[in-house]
Amino acid sequence: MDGLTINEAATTTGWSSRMLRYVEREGLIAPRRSDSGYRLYGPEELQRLRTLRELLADHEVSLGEVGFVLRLSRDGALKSAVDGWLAARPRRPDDVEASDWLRFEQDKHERLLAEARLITTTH
Amino acid sequence: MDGLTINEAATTTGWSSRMLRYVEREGLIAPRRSDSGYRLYGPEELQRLRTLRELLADHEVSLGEVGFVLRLSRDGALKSAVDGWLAARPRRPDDVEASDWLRFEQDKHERLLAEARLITTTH
DNA sequence: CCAACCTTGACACGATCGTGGTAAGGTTTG
DNA sequence: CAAACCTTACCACGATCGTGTCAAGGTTGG
Repeated sequence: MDGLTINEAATTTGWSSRMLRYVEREGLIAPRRSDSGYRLYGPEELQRLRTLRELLADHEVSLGEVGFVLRLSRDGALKSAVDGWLAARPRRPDDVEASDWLRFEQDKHERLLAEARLITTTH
Repeated sequence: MDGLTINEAATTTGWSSRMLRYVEREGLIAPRRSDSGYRLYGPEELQRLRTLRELLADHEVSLGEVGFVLRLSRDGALKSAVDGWLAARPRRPDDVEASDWLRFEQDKHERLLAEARLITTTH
């Protein structure tokens, strides 16, 4: 058996074995398995576990948040959706490609806005 | 007063006023304030609130996760740290683009199937 | 002036997260 | 074969998330 078993990996990386399984379920580090299903951590996984630990300690970041960025990097549609939403951040409409759509939406909602006033105004 | 107050904005966007304050504390949408401190939502904020709602509904994404990506986009050091960690990931699949992801999933399924056989075959 | 808004702050409560532990059972190895 | 590992699955428990509601007080507008 080449590769460390889970408790060995835990002691050399500073994680608990419980957390190594959690990290795996979070999609972050999945070591290969032996024929009988034992997790086998190679040098690469061990290194990544250490740097992951550093990452979480240095910045105020959670496992789940790193997992989410990983998910983004795999799901291109999701990434575009989120990035797209962020890209439309409040700024002045000098932006060429977005501006047409934005103007259209603004016009549309100017009317809705007026309607909303009528509806929500209680008198 | 130009712009909708919080309850008007709530009824036109589908959020509750409570959640609009929460969204604001999450750093996602901060409307400007009137002289007396009232939140005033303009067409742009209203539109963003609607698309945000869509984003959360369409994909399985939480407010906090979108907030984290926003935080990444503002904290370059954090973004490089996270991206850097992800970039060093073990490349089972030929990296990066979406079509490869499918292949990766198929490989993964095969692996899990093999494991399942090992586990459930009792001998 | 008063009703109907708005503000912040707090309490509440189920759901999920992060983490540990334990149980039931298979594997490895001295 | 027995000790010491490993596996998955479950219970637990404080912390945080998502959301509502209520209280105390300021603002607005007829």
